[in-house]
Amino acid sequence: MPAPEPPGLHLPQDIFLDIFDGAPLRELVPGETVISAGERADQVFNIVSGVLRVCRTGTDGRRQVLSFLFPGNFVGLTATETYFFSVEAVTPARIACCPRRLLDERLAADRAAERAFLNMILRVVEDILDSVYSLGQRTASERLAVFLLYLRHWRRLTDNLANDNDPRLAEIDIPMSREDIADFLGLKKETVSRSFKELETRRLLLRRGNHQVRVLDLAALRELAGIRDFASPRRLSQSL
Amino acid sequence: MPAPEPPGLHLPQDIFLDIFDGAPLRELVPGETVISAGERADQVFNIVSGVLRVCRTGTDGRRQVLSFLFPGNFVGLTATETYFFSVEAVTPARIACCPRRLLDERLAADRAAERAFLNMILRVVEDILDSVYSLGQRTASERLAVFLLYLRHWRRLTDNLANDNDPRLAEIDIPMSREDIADFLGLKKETVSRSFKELETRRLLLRRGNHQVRVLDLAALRELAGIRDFASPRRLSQSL
DNA sequence: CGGCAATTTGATATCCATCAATCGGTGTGG
DNA sequence: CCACACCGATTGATGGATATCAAATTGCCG
Repeated sequence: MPAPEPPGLHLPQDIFLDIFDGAPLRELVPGETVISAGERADQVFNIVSGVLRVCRTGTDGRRQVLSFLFPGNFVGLTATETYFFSVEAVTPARIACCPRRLLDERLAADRAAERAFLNMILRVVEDILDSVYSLGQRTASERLAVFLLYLRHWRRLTDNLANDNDPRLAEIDIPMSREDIADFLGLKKETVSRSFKELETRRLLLRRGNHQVRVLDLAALRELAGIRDFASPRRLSQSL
Repeated sequence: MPAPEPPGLHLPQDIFLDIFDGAPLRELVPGETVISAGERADQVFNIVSGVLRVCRTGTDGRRQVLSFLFPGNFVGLTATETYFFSVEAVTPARIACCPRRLLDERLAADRAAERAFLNMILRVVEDILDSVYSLGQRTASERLAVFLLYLRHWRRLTDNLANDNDPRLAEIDIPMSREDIADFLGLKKETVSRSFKELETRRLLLRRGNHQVRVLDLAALRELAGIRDFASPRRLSQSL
């Protein structure tokens, strides 16, 4: 399960993340599995670097990417005894590992930490509900526009770019494959390709290799994404 | 935001719901609005009777039903200062109203209540992620099958039917309109109609008026819904 | 530079949306 | 008690968006 926000340093509201201070790190190779669905949920993780994906795969092989995880994100909590999702590395990554028991103790010992944790989960809920709206109501290229703004947002946080107009933000890195994107957006990889092409044809962006785009018309991209309809537009745009 | 589980009486884990003991009740007429998106989020509610819907409506009029609410469900919490969804009555309903401050105090005063609350939110997250999988990966009639099992589940809880084979569970009540169902499943109402017809043609069920169906082949319905792929199959089936 | 995998592109099929009647209850008034 | 009107649901005909299947192309890594 994903967490939004925090760059490298803990924001005031993320104080519970200090359970990861000095925690053992694990190095991940692309494709490597961190969590398999069905395992006992006795560990929680914090992403230090790299990108991971959270997936649910049906018995018939259909796969939904529930979320991508970026540096600062927390993952591993469930209401039940076992994980109901898998987590794998998309890029080489480093994650901090912590027994779930430690988190429980930390939350039990510190009222503020527990409150912070609850707040994080609530933000996660809002983010997921944004996805529900996208999957239920938006077209293929609208979903792709949303996704690109989402990547841009994460680059801004990870690189700590305070200014939304920073020219470095014109380039959006796309660490995952077309198939990962497709499974996240509820599409097929061919459709993702065609949607990229459409955005390029409409001059909203330029493809630069398979893993980067240059945004030509940010306002139009936001308009297409329907940014006004997000619960948390501040996560995707500085204004509004 | 939806909550899963609890029948009329509080389960041990839902102790925080006692904030609604003696709270003022409000009577709702079908279609009546409880919460409008954008309002200050200063109240929380508990459904006493009836069915409500939680919606997000885009600036262009597209509407996604994020969840339906049943007796025992809790609504109204957000991470932010304002609601980012609307809540309306589907049927005549009664809800208990409580200032959000009271909930905050209750959670601050009682460690167990706060823990219970966190647990509820985590269950909500699991339920929403089930929806994400459905919207992203399942076909129209698969989604309808999932939805019918979901209604059956709620009837079982509200009527307190311990036995999953109780003959009363062969009848599923459908309190909402085809359009509400469509907006929940990310489909159009005509498609919902045709999906009903398909399930009827395949002899999984019989339509009995617009607001009830009789299940003829529960096992097949579950198979179609892909019940094995749920995070919380226990919420839809007693076994597994 | 070769070779493989990922992506793109093209042709076609399928599913769902759209638009337009028609049907079927439900409630009202004659 | 029946005729009528209304509204939601169904059905039918058609269109459009995305999926599928099958190359061709590109990018990438040794």
